[in-house]
Amino acid sequence: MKRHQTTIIDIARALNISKSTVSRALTGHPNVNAQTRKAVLELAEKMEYERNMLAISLVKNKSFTIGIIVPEFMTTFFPQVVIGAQEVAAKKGYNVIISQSNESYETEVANAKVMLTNRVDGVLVSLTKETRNFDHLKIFQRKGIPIVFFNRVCEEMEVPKVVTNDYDGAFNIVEHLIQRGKKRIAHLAGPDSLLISRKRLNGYLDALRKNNIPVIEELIIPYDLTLEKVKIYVKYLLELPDPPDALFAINDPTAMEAIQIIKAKGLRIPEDIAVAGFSNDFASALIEPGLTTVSQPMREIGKTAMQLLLEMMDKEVSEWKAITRTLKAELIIRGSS
Amino acid sequence: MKRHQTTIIDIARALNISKSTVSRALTGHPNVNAQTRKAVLELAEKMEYERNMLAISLVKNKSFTIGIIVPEFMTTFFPQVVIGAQEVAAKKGYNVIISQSNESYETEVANAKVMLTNRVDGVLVSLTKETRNFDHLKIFQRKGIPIVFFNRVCEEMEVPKVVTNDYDGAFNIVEHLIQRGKKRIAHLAGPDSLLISRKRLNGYLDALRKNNIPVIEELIIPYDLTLEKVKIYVKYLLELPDPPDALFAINDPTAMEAIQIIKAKGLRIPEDIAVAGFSNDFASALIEPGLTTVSQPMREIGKTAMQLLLEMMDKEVSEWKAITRTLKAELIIRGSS
DNA sequence: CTGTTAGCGCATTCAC
DNA sequence: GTGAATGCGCTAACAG
Repeated sequence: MKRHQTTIIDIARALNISKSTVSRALTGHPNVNAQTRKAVLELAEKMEYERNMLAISLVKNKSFTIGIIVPEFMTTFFPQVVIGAQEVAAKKGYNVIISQSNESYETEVANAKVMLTNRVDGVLVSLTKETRNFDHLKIFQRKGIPIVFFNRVCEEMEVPKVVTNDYDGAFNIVEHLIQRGKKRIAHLAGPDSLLISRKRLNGYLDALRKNNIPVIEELIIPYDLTLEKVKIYVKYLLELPDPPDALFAINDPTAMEAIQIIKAKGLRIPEDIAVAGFSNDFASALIEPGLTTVSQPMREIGKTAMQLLLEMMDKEVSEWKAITRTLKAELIIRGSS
Repeated sequence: MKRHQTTIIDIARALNISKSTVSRALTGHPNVNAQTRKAVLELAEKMEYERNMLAISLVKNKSFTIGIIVPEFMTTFFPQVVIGAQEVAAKKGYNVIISQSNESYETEVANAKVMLTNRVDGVLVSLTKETRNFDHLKIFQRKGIPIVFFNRVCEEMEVPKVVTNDYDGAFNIVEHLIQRGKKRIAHLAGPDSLLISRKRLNGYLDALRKNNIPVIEELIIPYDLTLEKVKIYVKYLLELPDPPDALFAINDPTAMEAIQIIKAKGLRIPEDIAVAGFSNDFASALIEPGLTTVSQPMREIGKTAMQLLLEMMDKEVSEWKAITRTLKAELIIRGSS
């Protein structure tokens, strides 16, 4: 059970010098005799000494760790964002501890607690679809731990946020469908709890209005992002007396699921019904027909969020600004429209 | 810069009792007066006290953290494995710190160092395609830190490993292609450095031999898993005087890339050339035609690996056994064959 | 350039 | 049941 661990004391004793000198040599402090330094470094190497970050963190009151809370890891989106974030963090010598809330509010709360007890120096979070209470996240603010939201942001907290231009993305893709001659455009929307759902819905609505296309309530279906349910909604839409000639889905997985169902029904895409998604998932280029979608700069989102976080950590709490960085969403037209 | 932090001392002072009593109350020690305990717990809640794991870890010489090193996060495979591992770890109160080596040996070494300095209680690792030297991982063994490999395992280290039955999977899928009447089956193989590459290659070879199909060297191409290069190899194969009538790719992304290229060439799948992959990526069911592949129990791999690791941590180093758990690979037949 | 001292927040002896 | 003392491994003043 007891683990071997070389400490500074060990090499201090072996070299018959003081611990502080060893410490200084190890941390690259200037005031150390070149020979002493060399001896220390060599012995440290030989003894496989590794600095104990736990101890360093304790005395420095800084863990060099950033927490990231994401709702899921199933789609390409969040893993990609995390990669971006990790890259930036690593460059600055920060570790990242990731936890996925699994779209559960309670798990999110638990994860936040873990981050707290682990004394992360900052957190990046993207909310659960269930989250409506934010006490567990406000604690970070209160404790002076910087927090940055990305993608699924919290409206009632005044902190930095990184989002894609959901409204524009939705607006453009719907207008594109209209230009393709589509008039009855359905929208499989996300849960109302998420701001991104509402933004995309608004983009959809405004595109219709601007082009004098009537908004038909029965063609707008908010759903909880549970892929299994897509079948129900798509069937409902297709069996309508006056079915839609296009479908704009809240995200790519939903759209791809819809494509499968539509194809199984024997309908042609895009002739009978066009389909559009959101995010430009890896698979959306592979599916047949290719999915028209809006690309989100996933890596970039992660990078930007982490950069904002790191910047906050260098500043006084009083200087923190609740800026929202909106990254561009780009229309990608493929065979499904 | 200085962060507010409620400590045991704070609540000890507020309640005018000793730190040890507070500590005992907080940790659920039996020898505490019920009222005192209640008072402590309430105040702790009110003051938003959170245990400082850094300090606890230091004194307990245990970080309650598991490190996971994966080569990449682009395909569905590793994120899924990580989810499984995380689930099991969380249930036992362990955190997980993830780092991706990005298929770079040097990054892997650096990541291992980070794990070491962060005093992880154990590590799960899946190797880089470049890794041929294992000193950075052997250190864990030497320091008595349990290590478990999964998927891309290290042959020369005697530690627990979790793998899929790559040989059987490859054998079965190739035999399936043969049953479909295919006789010139190409194999876009993985780098020779990876055991999985060799196992799958062997499965391929044995399936051919068992069915008296000649092994044609020019149809076997090992490559470095860089997707951009797939185009070169597939074109080469298709332009052969006697081109293959089937292609078995080392993994699904490669196979899907090949499908795109083959379709662009105007060839029919599977009539002109059948395609098969490995892993059952999310997208393989979506692509047209659906990709015939071998499913790996990704979540299960993560869970199993983490379980093995957790078990080791409860045992003396002398009791550690280098068992290899081989999970079943299941043939999934779709339209591409 | 080097050694000494103090203390980070906590669990854990050992006394009472 | 409670308190006082010790130390986990390390950095950061403070002296020389």
